[in-house]
Amino acid sequence: MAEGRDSELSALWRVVRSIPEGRVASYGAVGRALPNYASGYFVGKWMAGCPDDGTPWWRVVNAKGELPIHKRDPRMALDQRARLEAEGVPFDGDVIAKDAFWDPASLF
DNA sequence: AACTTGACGTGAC
DNA sequence: AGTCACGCCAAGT
Repeated sequence: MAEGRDSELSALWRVVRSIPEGRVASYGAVGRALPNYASGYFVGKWMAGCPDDGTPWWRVVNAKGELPIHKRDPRMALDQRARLEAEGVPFDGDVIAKDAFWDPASLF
């Protein structure tokens, strides 16, 4: 009785929007926080279709603290980093400091 | 109409 | 250190 992929997607956006300002979460962490586990691999793919309705997609990064988006669109990665820095996300060199990571599983 | 492959990662072996 | 499978879905052939 799957409730439908769209419902899962809605849950995904909800989790993303729950990330506090100045914090970030990894694809895998977000996937695990969903009602039904979703591997980070698919979370990334779904993120590609992230709506521009205010969902802070830029707060989702990979477990290394890098911006995997750069593989698709390097320019977008720079924009993402600019947004993160503007929010006060601590960087450690070219990667996000692990202190900035937030585990969305805390929601449940 | 059916099958194959790709895709913004992760963690275990 | 490198390889592999996973909880999907859609476009292409």
